[in-house]
Amino acid sequence: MKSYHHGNLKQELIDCACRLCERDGYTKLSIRTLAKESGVSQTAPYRHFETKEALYASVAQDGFNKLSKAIHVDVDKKVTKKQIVDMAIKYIEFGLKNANTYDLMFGTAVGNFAEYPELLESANSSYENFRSSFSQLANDSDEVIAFKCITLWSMVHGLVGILRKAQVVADEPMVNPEAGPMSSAILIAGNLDDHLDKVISGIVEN
Amino acid sequence: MKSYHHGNLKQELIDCACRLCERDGYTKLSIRTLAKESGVSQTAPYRHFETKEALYASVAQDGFNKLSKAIHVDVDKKVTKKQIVDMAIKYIEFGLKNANTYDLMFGTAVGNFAEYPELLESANSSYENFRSSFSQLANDSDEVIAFKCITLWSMVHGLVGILRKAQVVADEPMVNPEAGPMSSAILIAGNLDDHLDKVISGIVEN
DNA sequence: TTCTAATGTAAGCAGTGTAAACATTAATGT
DNA sequence: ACATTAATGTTTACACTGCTTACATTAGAA
Repeated sequence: MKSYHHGNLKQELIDCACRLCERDGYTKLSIRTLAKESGVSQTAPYRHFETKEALYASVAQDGFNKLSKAIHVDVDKKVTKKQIVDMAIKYIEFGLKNANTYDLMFGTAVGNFAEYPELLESANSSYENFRSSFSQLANDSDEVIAFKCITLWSMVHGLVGILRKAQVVADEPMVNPEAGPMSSAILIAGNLDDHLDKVISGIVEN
Repeated sequence: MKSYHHGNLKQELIDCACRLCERDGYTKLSIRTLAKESGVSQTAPYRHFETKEALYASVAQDGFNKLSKAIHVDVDKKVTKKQIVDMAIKYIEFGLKNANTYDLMFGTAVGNFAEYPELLESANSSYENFRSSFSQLANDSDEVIAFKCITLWSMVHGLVGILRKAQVVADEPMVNPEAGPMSSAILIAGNLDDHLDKVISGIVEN
C-alpha cells in the first residue's frame, strides 16, 4: 500500500528528468510522462516546479555541477599549461558526451538564469574553475585573467558546437579538407590534443 | 474574391516564418498561426513542408544565406589580416543581432542537415567564406587552412554563445572581473575589436 | 489536538503537430 | 479541345501538450 505522499518527489523528478533529457533531448520531455514515470498524477510536478522552464533550470543546474566536477583541477599547487589543456579536453569531452544536457545549459530553453539563483550559482561556480586555474598559472591582473578565461571558454564552447554539427552530418570519419566545415571539424577531433595545445599556447603566452 | 490557390504560398510561409522565428524565437512558432497569418487553412503548410523540422530547415537555410552576405569579403585581391578581423566582427554581430535565427542554424532543432540538401549547401557555402579568405591570406596547405578556419570559426561561434548568455543575465553594462563569467564576457564585448585582433593574430601567425 | 501549510489528485481548457479523406484547380497528353 | 492527372488547398479528427482551478489528504507547528 503506497502512501498518499511520495516523500521525495522533487528529487526523483529531477533525477528522472536528467536521465530523460540526456537520453532523448529536452524537447521530448513532457511533464506528464515524467509524472507517470514517478507513479504520480499528471499535475503533481507543479507542486515542485512552477513551470516547465523551472524544471529545465534544475536539470541545467545539475549539468553545471557535473561539469565542475569533470573539469576540476587541484589549484593548491602551481598550475601548469598542461593542466589547462587537460581541463579544456575534459570540458569538450563533457560537452560531447552530455550533448543534450549541454544544450539545456547553454541554449535558450532557460531564458534568464537570474530567475533561478541556484542555477546561476552553479554556472558561476563552473566558471570559477577556469578563473582559479588561470590565476595560479601566472601573475596576471584580474583583467588579463578574465580575458584569458573568456578566450579559452569561448574556444572550447565553440568547438563543442562545431564538433557536434560535424558528428551529425558526417557519415564516416574520412576527411577531405575541401569537403566543407564538417569534415574539417572531424580532422580536428582526431588531433584534439595537438589542436588545443597550439591554441592554448597562444592564449597563455599572451 | 480570392482564388482557391494562393499562388506563392511556400515562399510566403518561409518569409513569415523567418520573421516570426527571429521575433519570438522558433519555439513560439506554430504551423497553425503561420497558416492563419497567410490566410490559409491550418494544414495547408503541410503541402510544402512535410514536418515542422522541414520548415525550420528553410528558415535556417535563409539564415546561412544572410550570414554569407554579412561576412563576405572580396577575395579577388590579396586578403589582409584586418579583413579577417572584420569578417569575425561581422560574424559575431550577425549572431547577436539575429540570435533566434542563429539558434536554428546551430542548434538541434534541425537534427541532420543531410536530410535537407539545400540547407547543407548553404551552410557549407557560409564556411567557404572563411576558407577562401584564409587561402588568400598566406601560402598554406589545405590542412593548415582548414585548421585556421575551424579555429577561427569555433572562436567566433563560441563568443556568440557566451556573449548572449552575458546579455541575458547582466542587468547593466558595468563590469567587475570578480563577478563571474557573465560580466567578464561583457568586458570583452566592449573591446571586441582589440580582443579579436589579439586572438586572430595568434591564429594567423601560426 | 487542532489548525494550517504542504503536497497530492481530478477534471478541463486552449493550443499543438500531423494524419486521412475530400475539394478545387493547374498542367499535361492526346 | 477535352479528359486525365498531379498539385495544392480544406475539413475533420486524434493524440498529445502546458497549465489552471477546485478539491483531498496529510505532515508538522501552535
